Amino acid sequence: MLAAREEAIIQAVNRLLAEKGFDAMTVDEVAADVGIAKASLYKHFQSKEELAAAAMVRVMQRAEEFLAAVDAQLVPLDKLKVVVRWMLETLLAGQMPTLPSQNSSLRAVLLANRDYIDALMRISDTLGRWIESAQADGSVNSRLPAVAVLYTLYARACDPVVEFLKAGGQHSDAEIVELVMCTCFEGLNSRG
Amino acid sequence: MLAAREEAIIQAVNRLLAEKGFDAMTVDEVAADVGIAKASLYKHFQSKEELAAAAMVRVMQRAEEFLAAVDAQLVPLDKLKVVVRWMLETLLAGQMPTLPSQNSSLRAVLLANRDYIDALMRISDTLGRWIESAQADGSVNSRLPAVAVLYTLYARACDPVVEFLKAGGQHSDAEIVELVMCTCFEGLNSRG
DNA sequence: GTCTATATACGGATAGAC
DNA sequence: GTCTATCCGTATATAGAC
Repeated sequence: MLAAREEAIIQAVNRLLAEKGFDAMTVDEVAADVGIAKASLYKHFQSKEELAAAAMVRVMQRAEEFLAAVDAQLVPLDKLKVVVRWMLETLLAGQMPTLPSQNSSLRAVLLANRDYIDALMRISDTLGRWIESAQADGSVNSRLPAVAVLYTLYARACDPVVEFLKAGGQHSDAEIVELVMCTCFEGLNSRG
Repeated sequence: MLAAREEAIIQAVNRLLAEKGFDAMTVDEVAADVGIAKASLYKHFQSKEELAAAAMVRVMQRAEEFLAAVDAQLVPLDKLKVVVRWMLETLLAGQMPTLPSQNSSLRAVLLANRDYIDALMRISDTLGRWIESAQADGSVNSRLPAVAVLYTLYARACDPVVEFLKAGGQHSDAEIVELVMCTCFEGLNSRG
């Protein structure tokens, strides 16, 4: 079954991207992980970049599903918090693929991928509406440009603080999530 | 002059690390940037990893100099803010070297580098004292473990929000610094 | 210490049989 | 579509002359 095989490939790529990132991930590893020959991989995907792009599209799909399932009754701020918590938990579970931050061959492929770009824009639209609503109702600082808030939320998906705290071994995963949630929304300063 | 030559090498490495990161930086580029043959580089440094380590040691030295020059009259919170502002400005200036977040050959070399580790520990000690003082005087949230605060500050040195906002082109460097300072210390939530 | 030239390894991608 | 075997570019590192 072709679809099942490609699903297995994408899962392997997702896991390896989360574990070591795009540069360190090799196509040989992916093939070994799936249990097929490297040449067979190239019958399904044209390049390493498209392999990674497929995994990113899948993540975007999951993100959209998650957004759609967020309780509509929540106030906007709580919707945003639910999303960030999900990103942190995914990161802690070793299932959040990480891309090279700087420009690379992968960037060009992703920007050319309609599915990826469309999903990213729909997600950004949804989050953007929630952010503006939260600013309108006074729960999110309205002196921050909405786009700055959006990027700050997105950045939690690759926050190095998570792995540092996890490496320290002093905190459970749940505690790490709450600590990062706190620094993100409450900030480092004391309140009141 | 040997020292001057090595200084030029370290500066080139620092610039390239900041621009494209460790993986994408090639030794050929470093040699070309310095204007010497690649083989000559290897007379000064044993490997690409040691090349990067030397640049990181240099950055740590600069950080220590900066810490030592911070106005002792400032309250602890303001000392921390001055440091974060310096990190963000260095990042925006394209002079903050970025390392691979995951484990790599570079990590082993850095951990084995006494100068690097010692400087990192001295810096962490100083910042740790400021953090605890700031928590004691009520200016930093004392429900956060000091180490979580420390990591959150360190993470500003590679915050992707900075490059996203810069790529957006809607904000000056000074505005970007203030926006990230705000999200870091004030958080996304409204105050009061 | 600097150079040119080269050794060596690795990894992305392909050829061609089945 | 899957395999084995191979190509080939790139990048780290080194040899050896000067």
